[in-house]
Amino acid sequence: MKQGLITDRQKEVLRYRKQGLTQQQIADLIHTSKANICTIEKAALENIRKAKDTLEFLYTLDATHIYTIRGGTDVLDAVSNIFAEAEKVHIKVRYDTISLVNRMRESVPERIRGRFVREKIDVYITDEGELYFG
Amino acid sequence: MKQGLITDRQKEVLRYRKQGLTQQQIADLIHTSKANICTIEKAALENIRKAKDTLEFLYTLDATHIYTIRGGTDVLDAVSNIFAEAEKVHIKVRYDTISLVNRMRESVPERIRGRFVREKIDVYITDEGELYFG
DNA sequence: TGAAATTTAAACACTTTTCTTTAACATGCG
DNA sequence: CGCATGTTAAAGAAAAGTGTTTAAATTTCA
Repeated sequence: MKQGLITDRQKEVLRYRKQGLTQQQIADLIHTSKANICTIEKAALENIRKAKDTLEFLYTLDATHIYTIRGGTDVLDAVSNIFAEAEKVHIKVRYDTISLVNRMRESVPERIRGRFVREKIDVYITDEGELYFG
Repeated sequence: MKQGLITDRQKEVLRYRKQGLTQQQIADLIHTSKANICTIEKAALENIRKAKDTLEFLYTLDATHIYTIRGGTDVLDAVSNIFAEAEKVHIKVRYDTISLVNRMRESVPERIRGRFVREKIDVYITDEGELYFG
């Protein structure tokens, strides 16, 4: 109850991995199969991803405005629209076009292919001009 | 699977809460009891705590040295010992006594009472002189 | 003090996660 | 090729988490 997401077993594996041991070596050390080590390691990484995702969500709570980019939109158009949307409510976005495109690509890479948005993206806009994608 | 820790129900409650609604008001809105809203809200906050805890753990993975403070130790002695331990391995801790005490109190408040450490604290020391408590 | 707001506890059904085994598949390397 | 490394899939048992209700306790504050 008082712990984080990573189980003791997962911590054990991550520590050994950090030391450079192979999955087989760890399997021998803690008396189980290498397939099991693989599973545990992947579960650990998934938990870390979830933790990051969760804290990202906190930021979206601060958003006072939400704008949705439709699938199929050209990335540069999407960015223009975000600027326009923010301007409507007198918010100055803290990014220029280039860095905004970069942030989007980094934040939701699976939803952008080439120049186009594949799937809808919700843009959370805070009064401070900060942006989060979800 | 692709989501974070916070469930849709929990997000719903957190958003309404952020808007300033009472638990009773939310209960009426989504047709359930106020006790249930309380439970869901607390679960959400617990999940956020876990997420933070999880990412904190990542830092401990970078630690090359671990020093354990025993329960019953005077806080100032504990800090002296940490400095001494770091010095042994030629690491310069990035905090002075005062700020180190503050960090400890903030990081593991439940394990410090007044001037004394109630329960053992593991101190993770990185080569960069950064410290984490767990 | 009294009413509203919040918290806690216990119990239940349900879903998800975790760890595990076994067996097969993929990849890179000497 | 044979070998080491890592990944994937399926299946099962145990553990943990979620949303819910009902009822009681506690806190807050006008």
